[in-house]
Parts: sequence; structure tokens; C-alpha cells
Amino acid sequence: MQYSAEALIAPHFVRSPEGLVVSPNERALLRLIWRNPGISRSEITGHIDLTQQSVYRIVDQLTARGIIALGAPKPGHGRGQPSPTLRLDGKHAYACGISANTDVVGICLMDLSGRILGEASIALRELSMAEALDEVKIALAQLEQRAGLDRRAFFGIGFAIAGYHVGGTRYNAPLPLHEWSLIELGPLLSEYFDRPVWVHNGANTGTIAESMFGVGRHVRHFAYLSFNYGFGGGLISDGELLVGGNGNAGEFSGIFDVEESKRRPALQYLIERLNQNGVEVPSISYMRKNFDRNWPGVTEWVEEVTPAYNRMINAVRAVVDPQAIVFGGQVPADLAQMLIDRTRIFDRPRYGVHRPSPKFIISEIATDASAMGAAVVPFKSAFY
Amino acid sequence: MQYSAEALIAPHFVRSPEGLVVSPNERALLRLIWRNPGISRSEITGHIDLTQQSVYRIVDQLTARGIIALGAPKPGHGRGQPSPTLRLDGKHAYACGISANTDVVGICLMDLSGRILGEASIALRELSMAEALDEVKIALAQLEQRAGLDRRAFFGIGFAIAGYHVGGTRYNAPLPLHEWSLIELGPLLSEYFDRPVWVHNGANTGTIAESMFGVGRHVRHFAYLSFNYGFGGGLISDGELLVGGNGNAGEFSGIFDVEESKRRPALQYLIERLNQNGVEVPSISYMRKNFDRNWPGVTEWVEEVTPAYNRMINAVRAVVDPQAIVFGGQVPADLAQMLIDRTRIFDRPRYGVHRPSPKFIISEIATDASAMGAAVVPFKSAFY
DNA sequence: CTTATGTTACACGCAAAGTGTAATTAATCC
DNA sequence: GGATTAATTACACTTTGCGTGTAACATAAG
Repeated sequence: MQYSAEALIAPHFVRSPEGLVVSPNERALLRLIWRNPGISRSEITGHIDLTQQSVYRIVDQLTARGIIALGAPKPGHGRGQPSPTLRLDGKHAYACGISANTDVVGICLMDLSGRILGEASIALRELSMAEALDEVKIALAQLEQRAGLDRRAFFGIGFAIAGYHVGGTRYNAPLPLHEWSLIELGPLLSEYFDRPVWVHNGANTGTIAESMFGVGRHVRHFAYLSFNYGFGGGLISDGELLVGGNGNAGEFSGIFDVEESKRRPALQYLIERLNQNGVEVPSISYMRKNFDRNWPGVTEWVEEVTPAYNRMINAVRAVVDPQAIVFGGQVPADLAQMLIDRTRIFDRPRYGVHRPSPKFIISEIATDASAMGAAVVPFKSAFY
Repeated sequence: MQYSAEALIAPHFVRSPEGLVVSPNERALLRLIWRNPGISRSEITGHIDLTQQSVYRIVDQLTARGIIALGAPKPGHGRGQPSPTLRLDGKHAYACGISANTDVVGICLMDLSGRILGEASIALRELSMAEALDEVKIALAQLEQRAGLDRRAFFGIGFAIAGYHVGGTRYNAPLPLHEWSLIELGPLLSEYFDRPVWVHNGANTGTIAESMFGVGRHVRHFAYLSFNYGFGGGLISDGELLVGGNGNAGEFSGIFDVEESKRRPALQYLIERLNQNGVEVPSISYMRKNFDRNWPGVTEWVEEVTPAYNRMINAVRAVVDPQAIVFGGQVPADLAQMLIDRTRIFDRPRYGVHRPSPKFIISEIATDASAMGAAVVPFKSAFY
């Protein structure tokens, strides 16, 4: 039997005999509220193809289940009976995002409304998988206690791992995560944490974070570049993550041949270069916080990676034609801007008209996008 | 108001007050019958999440409307009451695919079951758009008469044009199609032909043809390479065409910079080369029929385009990770094989495990894939 | 300031559509 | 002829749209 996180959802969250948490119309409504928190009930009809009566009923049922909360009406909203405002009720459920990177495991606790309830990280050092998971469990319990959470509201876990998909819930991760590689993570983790676990690639959960909290609120088609120790990314098409035929869509590093691969924009190379030049940069997160474009070697490195970078940008544009390309992962905003300034689109106009080009946007997600995205995955899969 | 082909569908095809031709469950059923013509009614339940009774009812209604036809039961199918076989009823509707290329306009007449009822082509030479359309209309009428069709069954038109999408139903096509460029083709053509017209890029309709008649019957994620005078393509993700943020997903030529663009695998360059070498190749369709890999210059040209070709293949693989890459358009099978033989995937294994790679498949669609795909578009949009 | 009027949305009941469950009937195999 | 499988038919349940009366508020007349 194929592992399925959906089948493990606790019964008190489930609505119908088919095991669904919400119906399609309910999902559409919850999505709308996600994108417009505090929208009034009466405004819903204008955005969704449902009558006022149906909206009333669905809202009524979702309120009764504690999934959405009614708020005071907006004042001064014209005449007529005032309509209550709607929000997702964070108290109904919370989820945990776990992001396994080469150096660190990030943890993000989030409620149904998208509020971050707590964050933590565990340095991997030489920890075995079992030891690391034990530490995650302890950290999770601490976060839960500090936030005063009721365990019954613990909906599930989103697990992100650096590396490519091999099949099922098996991934092939870089060396420090050797022990985490090529095994069925879904059954293992859901057994260990006693909750359904959704497993994804780390760059893809970063992409999901961007789609739920960042530019995805306004843009339906975009590519997300995840600059980390390595370099990957993800694609959002029509608001949904594109997984591809083998679950590895957005692994942009595959564009480069062996030679060019050394000049790809992975932050490991920049850190090496900086350390060679006498700039003490102990970690990627340190670099992100303290980045200075005048550090010796920065401009040089950027110039070196620019050809490979531009090839990648043009490949993404040609293949999937996104409306935007988002610079994310752990890239310092200033470094992203340097790349954007050097972007060249290979395009010749016809009749003076260019092919529409993507906008280049620097992600505004400050925390661990990968863990944050992992935390929404359970909700996105079941609620909205 | 935005142009919409759906809104122009003749009332006698429409089912519900919302203007839909079939309900979602009916669509699922029709798709299943499309992929398995002659499936027995009792087998349906195993493939779709519907009870035998619901299947009976839906089949009953679709039969009453003349959309599907019941056939004699398969003999020797075990005990129990024999179950009738199901097919799409071609008589219910036919559609016309029109593919405007730089040199020729292809026409394809197709019925609801996917059977080709007739084909024609019109050389463009120096024809104005109005003259070309008049000729198309005449050719269409001839094909209709020859096939003995009832005009009431004429469902709509799929129109394909070489060039990139600019917005709405406007495209930017190469010079011979200057007059067809940057205008709203949808309203213009639907007015002229008095039927709803769905407008797409030509490489994309070729992709749709492959998804409906070719490898798409077995593969849910694939990239389609359309080798024509120019070079383009399209993407199928989870069985559906990926359009991208501006409607230009799959315009693979955009991968190449100005310099490399001259060594991209567009057949115009091969023909030039062959003619220089004294091989008389008057047209692409001639080359397709009579291709000989031993013609002077063929191997040379293939070697020259191989680097750009491999970059493109790896870019497609990295970005969208398809299960298969299909060689289509008007490429001679032998030429496609020469490229496949030279394919190199930029991938280093980790723990001895490679990232899953796409299969390379030569399209088996012999006729004008672009017009053929254009012809199914109306049906795909409304029925399955 | 009070009151009448118009507007907007709430909230309830009912009908229609579509699906699942259950029971009966029909055709075929062993 | 009994077993088996699927075709039919009947009925219940869910979800949605429609109709309608009511509640709350804005505005302007008095």
C-alpha cells in the first residue's frame, strides 16, 4: 500500500465519510479568507460563484466547527445590515514544519491562520538521524508548551529535506544527510511523531512559503530561486506547486554542465571565496544578516557567476514563462539585487513588440522559508 | 468584455443553465472512454470513484444526448449479465482545426470520437489574410460535403498560429503572418466562421495532439519539442497543457542567446545547409518524407547543433522534470534519432543513484500535428 | 432630535440536482 | 438450476439555488 498522509488525519478534523476535511466550496472560501483576512461575509459572493445564502450556510458550518471566526463588522461600510468579518481561526489547528538542511534542522510551528507560533533550529553537527529526531521532538514539545497549545489541535507535520526526489517519500540528500536518504520518510516520521507527515523537497516548501505568504498572494505563475548552500528552486503554476514527472521540477542546478556547475550561484562558493579573501563568514545565516556588497570578492564572484545565472534565468523564462522570478532561500537582499542588475533577457522584439518578461522580485520572507513552507503544507493540503 | 469561446457554444450542445456542456463527472467519464474506447459500462466503476448505479445513470443521459454510443457486449467476459461497450459518438459533433504556419495553412476536420474526417492545406504564398480565410472557408465546405456532415453538428474551431502570445487572443507571428499578428483573432475568426474559436500557439496545439493521440495516452508529464521552420514546443503537466504566466510556456528557443540561436535545431537551417550542399529540398514536408541521414551536410549540421540541443534538453529536464521528451513537429524520425543518440544528461549520481531521467520518444503522429491538435481543442475544452 | 424610507444583508424554508444505498430483475456461466 | 454479475428501479441524503420575510443601518424629511 502507498503511504498517504491524508489517510492519517485525526477523525475529529474530518468532515465527510470520504475522509475529506473540507468540501471543494469550503476550500474555495477558506482560500479567499486566507488571501483576504477580515473580509466581510457579504463581500464573499462577489469573489466566489456562490449565492449569499450558500455563503451564509457554509460560513455557519465552518464557524460551528471552529475553522473560521466571526469578527465585528467593519464600520462605515455604507448602509444595510452590517456583515461580520471573517478570519481563519488559529485555535482550530496547528502544524509543525521541519526542514532538514545539510547543517541545521529548522522547526516552525504555525496555526491554521498562518501565524507563526514559534521557531527553533537544531545544529546537526554529527548527530545521527535518531538523535536529531529526538532533539526535534524535545524542541517541538518546548515550543508547544511555551505557546500553550492543546495537543488535540496538532494537525500534522510538513517535512522538508534538501535533495532530490527518488520515489514515494524517498529523497536523495547531500552527504551530511546520508542517513536520511533513500528511505521512506513518510511512514517513518508519521510513526515517530504520531501525526500525518507530508514530505517535500526543501526548495519546494520554500516555494510554497512564497506562494502563501509572499508574491503568491498577487501572482499566480512564478518561479522561485532558492539560494542556499546549494542552488535549487520551485515553480508555481496557476497558484499550485508544479512537481513534475518525478517530483523534481525546479531543480534548476541541472541546467549546468559539470564545468559551468562550478560557476553556478550557490552560496557555498561565495562563502569559500569570502573566507579566502579574509572575510570571516562562519555560516550562510551569518552572511545573510551581515552582508556587505563591498566585501572583497563579492563583485568578482557575482561577475563570474553572471553568465551561468543569465543562462538559468533565460531557461526558466523560456520553459515555463513565469510572471515573476522570486529571489529567495537565504540570499542577502543586496546580493540578489546585484544579480538582478546584471540580468539580460535573450529576446529580440518582433514588430517592436517584446515577449512579455517576468518581473524580478526579492523575497521578503525573513525567516526560514523552507520550514515555514513546510508548516503550511498540511493545511494547504487539507484546508485551503 | 473579455472574449470567451465557451460563451459562443451553440445552445443545443449545452446542458445546464450555467452554459456547461458536461458536468465534471460526465467529463471524467468521457475522458475514460476517450482513453479506452470500447470499455464496458461495468468496468467504469473500477476506474472512476462512482457507483455502478451512478455510472448507469450518467451513461444513460449521455447516450440520450447522443454523446456516447452503446455497442454490443464483449463476449466471453465471465458470468453475469453482459455489459454494453461504450464509445464516443462521432456523429454528435465535429470540429475544425486550422493551423496557420509561415508557408501554409493546415486544415483538419475531426469528429467527437477523435476520428479525422478530412484534411487539407492551403499554400499561403502572397495571400492576404482575408483571401486566405476565404480559401479556408471554401476548403472547409468541401471537406464537410465530402464527409456528408450536418452543419448543426459543427461544434467549433481550434485555431493555431505560429508565434508567441501577447495577450487575449493576440499573437506575434513571423513576417509572412504579419497581417495576422497583434490582432484579436478570437472575435475576428468566430465572427467570420460563425462558430466559437479557441486560439492557441501552433507548437502548443501540436503538444495537445501528442497528449490526446500519442504518448499522452500513457504519460502524464511530458515536454514536446516542435521542430518546424523554427523551433518551439509545449509542456503537459498532469495531463494538462501548461500555458505559463503569459501563455508562452514551452517556447524553448528563448533558452538560446543571440549567438547560440544560430546553432539551434530549427529545420530552416538544415534546409539551407542541404540546399547549399546541392541537395534539392524544396520544403520541410518534402524533407520529412524523403529524409536521408547520408545526405551531405546532415551529420555535420547535427554535430553543430548538438551543444545547443543538449543545453536545451538539460534545461527542460531541470526546470520541469518531465517523464518523457517527445520529438515532434515536422522532424524526420531518423533525424530525431540522430539527436537522441547524441543526448548527454548533465547529472552526477549521488550514492550511486541518478535523478530519474526522461525517456526520449519520437512522435508517431504522421500528419499535421498542429492542425490535428487544434481540432481537438474545442472538444477538450468542452467535453473531456 | 425624531421618524419615515430606502438599502443591504441575515436567516429560514423549500425545491432541484446529483449521488449513494438498497432492493429487484435479467442475462450468462458452471 | 444455482451462482454470479450487472442492469434497473426506488428512495434517501447532501448540497446548492431560489424565494421570502426580517433585522440593522444610512439618509433625509419633518
